[in-house]
Amino acid sequence: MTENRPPAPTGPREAGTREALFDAALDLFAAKGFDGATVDEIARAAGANKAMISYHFGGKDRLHEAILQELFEAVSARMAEVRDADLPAEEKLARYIRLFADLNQEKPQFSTFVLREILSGGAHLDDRLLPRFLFIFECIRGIVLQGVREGAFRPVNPLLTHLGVVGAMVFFFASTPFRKRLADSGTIPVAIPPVDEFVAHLTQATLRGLGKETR
Amino acid sequence: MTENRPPAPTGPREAGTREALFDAALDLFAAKGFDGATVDEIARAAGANKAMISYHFGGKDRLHEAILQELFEAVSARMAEVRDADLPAEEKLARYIRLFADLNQEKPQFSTFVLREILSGGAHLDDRLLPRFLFIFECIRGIVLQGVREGAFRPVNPLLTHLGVVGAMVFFFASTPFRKRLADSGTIPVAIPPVDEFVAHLTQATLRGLGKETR
DNA sequence: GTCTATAGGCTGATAGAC
DNA sequence: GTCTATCAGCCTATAGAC
Repeated sequence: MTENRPPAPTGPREAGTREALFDAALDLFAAKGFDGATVDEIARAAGANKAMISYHFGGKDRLHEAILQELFEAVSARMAEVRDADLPAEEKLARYIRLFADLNQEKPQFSTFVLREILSGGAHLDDRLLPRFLFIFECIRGIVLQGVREGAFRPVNPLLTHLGVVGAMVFFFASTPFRKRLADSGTIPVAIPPVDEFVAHLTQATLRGLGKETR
Repeated sequence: MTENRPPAPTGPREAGTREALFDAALDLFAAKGFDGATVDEIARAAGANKAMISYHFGGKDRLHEAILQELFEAVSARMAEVRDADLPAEEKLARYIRLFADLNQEKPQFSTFVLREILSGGAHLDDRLLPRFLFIFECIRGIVLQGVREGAFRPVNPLLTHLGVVGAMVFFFASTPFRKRLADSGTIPVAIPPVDEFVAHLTQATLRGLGKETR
């Protein structure tokens, strides 16, 4: 995640700009999408000059790419850790759900940003990044297959399980701002459930659905 | 859904244009988002002139609004029907999931279009349309509460159940084009599961998760 | 590394002829 | 109802001064 940096930091040293642009872009791309967020806006939010986007990243497209890449880079290692741990499948699945929630709390734009890319059919997506998406699926797949092998789970289709679990989580996190708006302006009081409650619910529902009780 | 029409069809009669623009816009807004789809593109895809968008709808924004409104109008009645049927809660929930899948097969852009609006926090959304979103939640809520009352379901939080079930479905349908790309260009063969298989899986997983076996 | 100034393309809207 | 022509505004990118 550092190999994309400009030539070399020789000059006066004002390190923050690149990171500020990165963070502002992550926010705005998530909130408005690639086309909805303008470079003007991103630069302003970062407190930087818009010419700095071309200088540091090589343009709007490349900035978007860099974000996607770094997001996945930070995620993959932690997912593999859960998948490869020496634990029963049920515990792994619970940890996987917990990890996914943690990632979203650390970077609240995570699900939204990635989901937008999915909705666009990967339009802004380099082929080189496709394996990253597959990797997320591979993790759950490994866990489910282990559970089936151990007799802890029914012989379910790992892909369907993956789509159900990840879909539920991605939707939960990506819809939070919208549900806040609904809650605020609504006559019907829609509570905003705490993340932990949702994690507990989904974990329990999933494990029960796979054929084993939690308590 | 007809009250938004221009003055009156007095002239030469060439009915199709409005519908063609509507359909093309639904496609393109779903695929590229509000900002990503241009009026030029929409008009071209509809085989119409771009000035017709202003004429028939009053501009790009209003066209987008009109689509959202008509989409919900078509959906609400059918959802209420399931909710109000004289059936056990389990059967209602199964039918609800089935209905949601049917809606997506009739209009494959449905989930994607609505999800994009959710991701944007309802930015292009009139307050008048907010109740439509709440209505979808109310349907599942009613069904879950009935099931709990009847003792068929564990005393779960209806909102969490709603988020899990609807999230899984929306993600499944909205991610289909992306998964097709993954499947095509992937070294790892990711199958594209048939809709019916997913519906069966989610129904079973949900009902089991709620505390009752399916068969 | 940062900024200003500007180029050049594209966007959505509309006046007005048919 | 439809189309052509046209406009003003906004978009991204970059050359060049500091």
